[in-house]
Amino acid sequence: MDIEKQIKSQISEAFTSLYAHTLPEDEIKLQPTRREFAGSHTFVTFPYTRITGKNPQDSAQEIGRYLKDKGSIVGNFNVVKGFLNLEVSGAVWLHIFSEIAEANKQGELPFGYQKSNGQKVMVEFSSPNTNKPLHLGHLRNIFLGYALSNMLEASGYTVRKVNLVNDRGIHICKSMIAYQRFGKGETPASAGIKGDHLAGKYYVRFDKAYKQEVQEMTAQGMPSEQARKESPLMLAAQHMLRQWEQGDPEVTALWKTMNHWVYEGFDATYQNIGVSFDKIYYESDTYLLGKNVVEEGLGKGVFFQKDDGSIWVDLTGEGLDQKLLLRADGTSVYITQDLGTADMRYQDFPFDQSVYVVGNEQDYHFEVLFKILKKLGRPYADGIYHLSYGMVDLPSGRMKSREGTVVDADDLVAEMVRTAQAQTEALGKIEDFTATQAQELYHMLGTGALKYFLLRVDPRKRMLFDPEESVQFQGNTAPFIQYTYARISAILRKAAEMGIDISDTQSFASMSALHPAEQEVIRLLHEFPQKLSAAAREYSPSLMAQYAYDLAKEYNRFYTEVSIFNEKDPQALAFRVVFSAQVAQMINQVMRLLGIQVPERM
RNA sequence: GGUCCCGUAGCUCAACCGGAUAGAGCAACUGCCUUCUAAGCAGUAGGUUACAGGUUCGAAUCCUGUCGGGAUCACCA
Repeated sequence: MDIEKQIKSQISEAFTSLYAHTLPEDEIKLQPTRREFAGSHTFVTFPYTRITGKNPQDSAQEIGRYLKDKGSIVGNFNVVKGFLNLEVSGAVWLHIFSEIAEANKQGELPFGYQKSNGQKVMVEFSSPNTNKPLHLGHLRNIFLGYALSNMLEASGYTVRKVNLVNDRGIHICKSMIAYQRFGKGETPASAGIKGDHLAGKYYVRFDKAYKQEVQEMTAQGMPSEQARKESPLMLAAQHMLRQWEQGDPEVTALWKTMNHWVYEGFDATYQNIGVSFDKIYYESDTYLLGKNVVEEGLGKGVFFQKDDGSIWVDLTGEGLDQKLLLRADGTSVYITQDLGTADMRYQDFPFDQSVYVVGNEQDYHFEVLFKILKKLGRPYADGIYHLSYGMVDLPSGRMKSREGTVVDADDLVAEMVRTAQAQTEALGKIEDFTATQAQELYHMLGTGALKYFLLRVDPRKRMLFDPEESVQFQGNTAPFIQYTYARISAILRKAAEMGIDISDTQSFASMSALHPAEQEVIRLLHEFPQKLSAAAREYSPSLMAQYAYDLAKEYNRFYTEVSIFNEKDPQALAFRVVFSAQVAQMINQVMRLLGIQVPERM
């Protein structure tokens, strides 16, 4: 039963009956009633005064009366100015609740999840370079992509999570060169460093040595621009890139070895933060793709060739510029590759939608890419979406890898887990836990807090990462939501001891009164399907995060106001237990969509 | 300079594509632990929604302009 729909249908009826006017249901808008007024749904009458021929208040009165007298949903109503606040009767809320509980019990899918809609969606996220470890910016990317994938899956899509690893190019050669020069055969095992960090170490090493070279050369009178180009180290890196492209055995071997280290490091990080991919693409396999697409476009007259032989696309008609697609020497640029990769993905997994989770500094690039694909008449072009997320700033400003102001992902996670441990130990509630159990909990809380912190902000917006604040476990945070779950778990444990049957979800029909906070929570539960579909449609995990918080907050209100086990009426007692169990289940589901686990005790 | 994004409480973020007295959390202050977990709850204080116009019953939201911040406009990825 969908309350909104029913109310709308009755409002429509009211218009027909009272004003002889046809008002289609889908034109009617309801909004949640503000907390300070009684009611749950509000209908705004201002726009309809012309139809009703009365002022907003009187119209609201009339419609409200009609709904109360003629319908079965609205138990009461009140009018404030032109706002008609509708109070849905307690019996209806109970009925709704039973339906939700039944759905959770019987359905193969949890309440609010959609059956397969037969559509496929590919989500690309993470997409790291193999010359340095993952950092905070990647984490926002990864958590967004992972949560989004879960949400789409719950909405009925078949999802394929992919990761396109940038494993070749000049930046990789830089760490390789530095390793050759200064590495002395070091390995992750011998150095006791994760492979990705080891590669990163040599990337930094290169940059340091390179800067020194440039400085020395400029000191001898060479202009700095020339020095940067002619530095032996830079020349060596460029030379190595050519060797790599020609398949030089020695270079290839080193490249494989170092990349392997890096993958091991990445895998450890992915596992530690609880994310996974269905398929990993490597740029070394795809970087040559796209040239045939360029040929094709040239043949179709969509692209054009300049005198020097380079190939371009003219997007001035679309309000953009001309864009280079292939250099005069026939080599690719970034977008060439992406054109080819787009085709390849589609062949690999014929999707209805494809989402690229990529930072907003690449807005222009994706705008160009999508316009070109459209011009080429690719059938999938309309289904592609760039989930453009904002940068993560630090209190000190933007993260700059060259200035060493990046926040390393592994360090950050470790720090969060440590803080969780300190806080938990200070509270002293889990002294009977084994060391393993405790460690699991710290990890759950630490990573949960971090994920939630990064996910609760609108993805499109630039956000600030304040280490002090991210480490907070009070208020609008994952630990608060996890805590609510743990609280309910305690209730359920006790209820089980008392032999209360949670599976009976039907026998509450005759219950008289619902606590207002209970009603509020049921309303939230009832809204879940809409929230989920909206969040998936708008590619916005932050909506889901907000929902989880609202639910936990509202339940906590109920929790402090109502003492469950003081209830004398066995039916009412059972109801509160079942009610709590449903809330716990919903919290668990929503958090799982966000990629966050939830503890039984904390 | 062109294009795009952003500007909301001291700080971090909301506000359901135009609705009521702009809401949460943090920080500050006040209460509440012998009861199912106080990582909680209730309350006080904090706002000219950058600024100026416009559109209308009604604007943080839409339009115009100004100011401020950011991204991008590479034959880098």
